[in-house]
Amino acid sequence: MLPFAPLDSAAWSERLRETGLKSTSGRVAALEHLSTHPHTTANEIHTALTKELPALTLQSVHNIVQDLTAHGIIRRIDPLGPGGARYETRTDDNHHHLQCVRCGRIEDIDCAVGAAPCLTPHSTHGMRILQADVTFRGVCGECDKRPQP
Amino acid sequence: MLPFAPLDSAAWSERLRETGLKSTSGRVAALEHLSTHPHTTANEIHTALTKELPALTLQSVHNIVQDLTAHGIIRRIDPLGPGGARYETRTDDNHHHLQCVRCGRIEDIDCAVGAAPCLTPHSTHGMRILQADVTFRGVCGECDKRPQP
DNA sequence: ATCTTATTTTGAATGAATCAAAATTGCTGG
DNA sequence: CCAGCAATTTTGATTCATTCAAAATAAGAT
Ligand SMILES: [Mn+2]
Ligand SMILES: [Mn+2]
Ligand SMILES: [Zn+2]
Ligand SMILES: [Zn+2]
Repeated sequence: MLPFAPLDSAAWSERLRETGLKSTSGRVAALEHLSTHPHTTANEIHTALTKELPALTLQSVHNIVQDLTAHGIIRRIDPLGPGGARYETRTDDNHHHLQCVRCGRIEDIDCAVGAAPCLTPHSTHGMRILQADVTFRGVCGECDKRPQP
Repeated sequence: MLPFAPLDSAAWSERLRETGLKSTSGRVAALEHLSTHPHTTANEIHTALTKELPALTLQSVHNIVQDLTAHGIIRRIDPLGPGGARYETRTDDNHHHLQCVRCGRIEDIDCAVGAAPCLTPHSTHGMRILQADVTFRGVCGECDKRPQP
């Protein structure tokens, strides 16, 4: 089985139930969308799902991503800039992100270590270190061609 | 001269003028407060400065930190959790942060390299890398003693 | 099929940040 | 020192993502 291969709706349903959550159309659709469109906002999920689930509320999408994040099924990231939090199904591999400072585009960066914490600070200030969040910032090819505003 | 020694108000005034900004009481007071109280929010700055500058508006503090950030005199960080953005006068040394996941406390972590980017990603996705933001997460001594909620 | 409880919906509120126009202040050059 | 301009602050309002709470609904167990 390929790592991070998108699951079908039946597999997501099962995943929800074994986590102790009910399998609902909104949750399954959100998970399917997230697994094929990583780094999506609650708003974007809602817009995308409106076609197949016209009754699904933005508020519900917020509930869904919050619940799924709390149960470790998805992961929340908080990029700089506008648009709010983003979510992804790729969890537990401690991967990092690379964000374009011009257009905000986000790419995945594999972690050389693969488990948290993949870096250790010089001094810990008496804290027990759990993980190291790394976000690379740069300028993507597209934006580098384009003249600066 | 010690690194990051807090400047007095005259020195901050000069710093503002050589950057091409006007020296105002609000800006100088904000800089003095930030240099002695790093990682402070706009709200916290406003509350602290209300004693000596009762006329200073929260809106003005927002303008101030935005202008100073844009001119590189202070640096903005966006920690997870509630409270909004935080600011600090310690710029240009590429230092990192360590945040307690329970209480939100933030500590500075010196960068072994000292200049950006201090890490290089495995693959760059065609992006020109400018910097690597590293935030360590952990549990501080205080919170580790306390029983979990 | 019914019941229980989790989930979604509905409706409202929060908090941080930003926008725009008017009032004020810092600075410059006379 | 003073006038005048432009930068800054104030005033007042608005945006946006997110959260809260109560009522309605739907999933899954018996
Ligand atoms: Mn990712
Ligand atoms: Mn710092
Ligand atoms: Zn870009
Ligand atoms: Zn703590």
